[in-house]
Amino acid sequence: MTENATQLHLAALPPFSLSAVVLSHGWIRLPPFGYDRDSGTLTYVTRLGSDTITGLQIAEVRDGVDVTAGATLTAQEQAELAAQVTWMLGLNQDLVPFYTQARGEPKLAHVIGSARGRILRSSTLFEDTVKTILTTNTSWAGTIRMVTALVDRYGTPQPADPARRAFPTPSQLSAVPADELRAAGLGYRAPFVADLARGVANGGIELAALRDGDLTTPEVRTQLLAIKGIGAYAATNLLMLLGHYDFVPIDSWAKQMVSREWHDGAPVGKGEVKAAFETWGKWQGLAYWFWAWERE
DNA sequence: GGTAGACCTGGACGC
DNA sequence: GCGTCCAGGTCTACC
Repeated sequence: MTENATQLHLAALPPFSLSAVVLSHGWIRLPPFGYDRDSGTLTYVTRLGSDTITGLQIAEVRDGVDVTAGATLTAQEQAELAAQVTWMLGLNQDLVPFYTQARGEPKLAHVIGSARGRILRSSTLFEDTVKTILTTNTSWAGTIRMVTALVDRYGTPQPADPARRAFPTPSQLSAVPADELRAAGLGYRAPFVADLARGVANGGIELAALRDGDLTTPEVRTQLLAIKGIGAYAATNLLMLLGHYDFVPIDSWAKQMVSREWHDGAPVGKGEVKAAFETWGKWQGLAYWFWAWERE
């Protein structure tokens, strides 16, 4: 980190564990995220509204996190960065009601002591939506390859370390023809990403309203499903990232786990997965996400 | 509302 | 090494 670095301290609602957020799902393996397990430091390359690109190092401290940005930031930029990191790590999320309900379930008792429950988010809903589209109908290795291609080809380099880049903006991706995205390895998903980028860039798709508005879960879900490339699974995955936990993201893995857990390995459908977690009400998404599955 | 087929890629498998 | 099959969600067309 350079001597021009900016440092922020951000408090988190307890209980909090940075490693629990970082390891909450596979997002940490997608650029521009990075994680040093030895030091427990989360890294990320972000873009501020002023078009400042800066690398971040985020470390856990006693009551939250310390954030070090590689660039010298104005007061306004520091406030924006604080809001970004608060969103990404869910620092202001109160999960005590979930923990209270989980206390009576042996398969979820582990979440309390380890402060699990927050789910790592990217700095923008656009980035998380693109990444979610790139998880569909492919392997996890395929998702990593596609996201890496987008960042490496179209992301803006970080001035202090040009090898690392921020995730491309809607404007940047909207300027890329779908055929080029297809050739970059996105396959048939290319037009979905291109349409999304164009829609967000020209204001036709208002992702900010889904994140910051006062919409109900069904209203947010309906708007997500209207985006090409977002189906039932992807919409529910995004609802989880948005803090709406009253749906379970049902994919092939979920069916496999529910089959093993409650149906002796017999094939199950969406109905069985849904029924398995309905009793968790507004927390069913988190209950599913952090359930201690019988893997084998 | 439900279903079938197409979309694209990588991995597993058989020859 | 090559060809074939399959898994992974979503879209569109059709019933």
